[in-house]
Amino acid sequence: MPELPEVEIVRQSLNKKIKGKIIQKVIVKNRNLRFKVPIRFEDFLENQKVIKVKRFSKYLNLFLSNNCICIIHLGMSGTIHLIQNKKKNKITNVSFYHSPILPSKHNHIEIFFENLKLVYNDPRRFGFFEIIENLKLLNKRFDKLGPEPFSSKFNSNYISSFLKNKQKNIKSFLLDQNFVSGIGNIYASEILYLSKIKPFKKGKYLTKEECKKIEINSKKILLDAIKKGGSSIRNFKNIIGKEGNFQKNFKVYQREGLKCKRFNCRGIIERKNISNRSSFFCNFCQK
DNA sequence: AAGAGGCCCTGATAGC
DNA sequence: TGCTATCAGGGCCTCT
Repeated sequence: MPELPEVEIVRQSLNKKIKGKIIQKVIVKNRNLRFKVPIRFEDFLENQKVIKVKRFSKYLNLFLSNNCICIIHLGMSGTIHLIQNKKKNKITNVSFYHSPILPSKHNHIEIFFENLKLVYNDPRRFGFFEIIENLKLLNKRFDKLGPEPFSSKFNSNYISSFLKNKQKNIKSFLLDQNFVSGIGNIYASEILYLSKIKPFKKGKYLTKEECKKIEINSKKILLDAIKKGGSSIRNFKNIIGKEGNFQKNFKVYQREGLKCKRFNCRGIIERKNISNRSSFFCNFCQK
């Protein structure tokens, strides 16, 4: 499902809804995710207060009152649903909760708050939950990841020195979380389009100016996507069921065969596989 | 070390 | 209708 902007939308609404609340009960219905849901996962969460919901890259971090951090990664198809309990003071019975949008076949985890239930659903099981026992270990957990696009560390000097002498194409680098973390397959194509760079151009051939464009446009596109509520393809909704709008701003993604949107460009959008992922680009204005 | 490719899963859709 | 093939917002692992 999500790249950084969609995860940020989920974070914002989660933080609004569950910050300060006590986790009353946790039910793991299916431990099989990308990694097995940890043993005693429930014990780490139950009776703890959610201090804050943060995010690094595509990882949600639930900070708990016992100093543990619960990491949630949504993989390709993970979704989080919040279901309000309409009736008050009756929260013991699971079946009491109901929502028409709630899938059930692939529900993996349920977390109960007072009058509120959080459900994690994930058909493809590429997502995962992790428990980190303190802040120091959390930093260690992420220390191999590259900077987020918003970080001042992600600047044109960093980009050009990283790409120096590299044979691999730029599209793959944008997806390489050790280079920059948070960009995924949609926004990589959009960033390269905006920067007028062909996705299969080798890292070592990018000019300093092109590196600068990647710096600027990565920040720009991701911020813009967050402002518009993320991209809603294949039914992405935020946790209260509202769709994002950024998919209307796609310039190349899923636009194979259509005309380039750039003013006066006569190019056609093409799709090519790069490292087994679809890449969309204008065959005329991206060099 | 860097890069290519496979793999983990289920579901939706297209084509025959 | 029922099959098969292809594709999907990710990331980890292995091999060369």
